[in-house]
Amino acid sequence: MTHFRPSMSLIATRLGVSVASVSNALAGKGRVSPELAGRIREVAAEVGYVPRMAGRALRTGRSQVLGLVLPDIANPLFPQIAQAIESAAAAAGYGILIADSRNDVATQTQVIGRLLERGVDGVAIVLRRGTRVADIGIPVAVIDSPSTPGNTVSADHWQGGQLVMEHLLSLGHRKILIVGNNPASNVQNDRIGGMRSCLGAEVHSEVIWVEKIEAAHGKGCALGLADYARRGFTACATVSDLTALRALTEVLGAGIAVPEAMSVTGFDDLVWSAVVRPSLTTLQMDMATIATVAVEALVAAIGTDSGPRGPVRPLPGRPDRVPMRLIARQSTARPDAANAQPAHPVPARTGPNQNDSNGGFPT
Amino acid sequence: MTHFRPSMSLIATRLGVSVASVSNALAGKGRVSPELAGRIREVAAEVGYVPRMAGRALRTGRSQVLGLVLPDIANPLFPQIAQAIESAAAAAGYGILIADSRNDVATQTQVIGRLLERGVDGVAIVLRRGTRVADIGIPVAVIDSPSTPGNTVSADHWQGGQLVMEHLLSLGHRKILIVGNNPASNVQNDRIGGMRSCLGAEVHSEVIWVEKIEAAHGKGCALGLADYARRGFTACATVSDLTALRALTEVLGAGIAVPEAMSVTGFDDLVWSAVVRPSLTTLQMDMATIATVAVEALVAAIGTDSGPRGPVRPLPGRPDRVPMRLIARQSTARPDAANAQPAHPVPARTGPNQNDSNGGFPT
DNA sequence: AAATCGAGATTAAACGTTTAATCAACTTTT
DNA sequence: AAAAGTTGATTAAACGTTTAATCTCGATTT
Repeated sequence: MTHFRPSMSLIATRLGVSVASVSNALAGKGRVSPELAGRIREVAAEVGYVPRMAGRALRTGRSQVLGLVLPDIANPLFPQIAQAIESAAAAAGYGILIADSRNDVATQTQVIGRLLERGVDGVAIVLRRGTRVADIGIPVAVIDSPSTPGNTVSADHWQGGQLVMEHLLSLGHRKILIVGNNPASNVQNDRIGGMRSCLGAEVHSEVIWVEKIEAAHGKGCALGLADYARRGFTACATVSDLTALRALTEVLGAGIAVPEAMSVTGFDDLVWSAVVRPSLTTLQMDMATIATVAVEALVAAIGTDSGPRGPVRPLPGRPDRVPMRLIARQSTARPDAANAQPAHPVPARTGPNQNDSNGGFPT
Repeated sequence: MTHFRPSMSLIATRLGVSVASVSNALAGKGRVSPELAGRIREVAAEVGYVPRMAGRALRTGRSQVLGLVLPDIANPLFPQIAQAIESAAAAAGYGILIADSRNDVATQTQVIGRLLERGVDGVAIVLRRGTRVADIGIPVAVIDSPSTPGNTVSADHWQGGQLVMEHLLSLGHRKILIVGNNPASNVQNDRIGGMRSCLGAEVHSEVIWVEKIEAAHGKGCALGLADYARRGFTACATVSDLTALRALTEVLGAGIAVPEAMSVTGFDDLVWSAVVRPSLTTLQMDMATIATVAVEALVAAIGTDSGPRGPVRPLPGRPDRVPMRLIARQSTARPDAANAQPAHPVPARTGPNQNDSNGGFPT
């Protein structure tokens, strides 16, 4: 039972009119009498007409498809981005073609080429670190960090850093460890920069980088956080939930109570943040807004025939950096000298976590 | 500087030949002399010709694009699937259009409709729990669980359950807690079924379900694992890394040493499994193979004009369930009575984790 | 009554590609 | 030497849509 897909001409012959009238009626353009338009819509619904994008694309030169190129699909941040972009694009009538640049500059240009062959009207790209996006003849929205040249829109990582640091300071922390991952990342440097911009003379802080420690002691080695705890550090502000998780488990395993003896914060509100125990205080990007700004900018550039064919700017009135939001959960609290090295309380069946917006992910 | 994209006719007029010859030469079909073909390819490269898919799609009725519909893009398992499918599809010359069904049956059919409008040649679908895929007139590859009717290919979750249980038994565990999440999931039931199929009379096991506990005590509540530890359970086999992570942090927070006093296992080898401390013993799906089987089956069905327009079967010789692989890391060990309730050792800067294949995810 | 206008429809071309059908010029077979 | 076959190329149609240009009436203006 082979599905026959009706075309405009089917509707046209059924009604004894021209395909042009059908096209005009369905598109609401041109001149077609209300009654005829009505009959056409009727028959269209009746036969289950659905426009063939291929024909439209060929004629108009627009595919109604955007490319989404990511440095590494396996990055745990990807789902958020993809979901937000897909949603924003769908709302604007666009589909999303994905491409994985596998953290490689060569493949990045190669996959962009494949997207172009497929005729995407524009591409949203999360930059591989240190890459510059070449001129590819169609609008490009870059999502990385405000300090990246050519960036279209991104989260305000600096402000996020400030937010988390203010949170820790207001809780009374005065010796704070900042844990970065890779010093070459614009995003991470922004976040740490924001954190440090809040520090007064009364607070002591140190910055350590995971990749440097790993270079010395091997991948997956301990970060030596117990030492910092002994030296009086009461908070550990990391630059990503993944690092926070690593820190959290290391600290817990060393018998240091979280958050009583050591507060831990992350970044990005990844899936597990709400699930671990204690649940993780972290910062959430407003991906919906970021994606909307990016997609709006793209479709605007696509719409204007002489718009920018290359990096694109947010529409007037739209931000190029969108504020992050602090999600305070269980892993941060006032530093409690009494509990500094506590016996281990048996966790009771406590109430629900704060801000638990995780949907209990099934497999 | 507006990018002009040359078409076949440009090449044709340049050489004073017909477009048909250009098409034939570039496609390697039809009859065209070797020298002319050579000159055509030469000019094509010279002007930077890249075929316009829209034209081809219109003529052939094939878009060279597959749809990938996921129940929830935000699921942490998605990156693996998307990456594998994208990769397999790209190798077969197909692009991937993504769609998010938001865990809703209505939206699922709706997004599938949008994919059809876009003219996808086939779709790979990760089923929303309990859904049946309707007849949509194009080949469909279903990726869920061997026990799902209509399933095309998936991991062998049952065998995975056996693998992890054999691992625990061979380490000497005899009181084992099995932690499921949602009893309605085919996947989870397969995994637990596999686990229990290995149990002899000499081993005691209990099964608990997170969602049931949460229904009683609220979201994010403790699972009461410390009690099980006190009752002599030495291993906790979960049905997903997310649950394992929850268990791990709860156990660590209760001052129970992992793996000395309690071994913990997960499923799926999600990103954080290698990062937490102790790193998580888990089971890895062979996504590359799964994706390859699915894509191969799809393109085969697309290729044959009278192939199945609906759920598709693996090609002859290809498996419909692909074995899982045990990734043994630090979170499992022999149950050690001496260390059952140990003092907390300060974690030294130990060497690298086993099987650490995590790429240090940046943000 | 002729010219103008406008609404409502049609014609026809165009987008870029593939492919069946055709044709012209040789080469081989009878 | 005519018939048949082969090779290398061209013609032309087709896919489904959009859109500029055109056409036909009937109504309004001169």
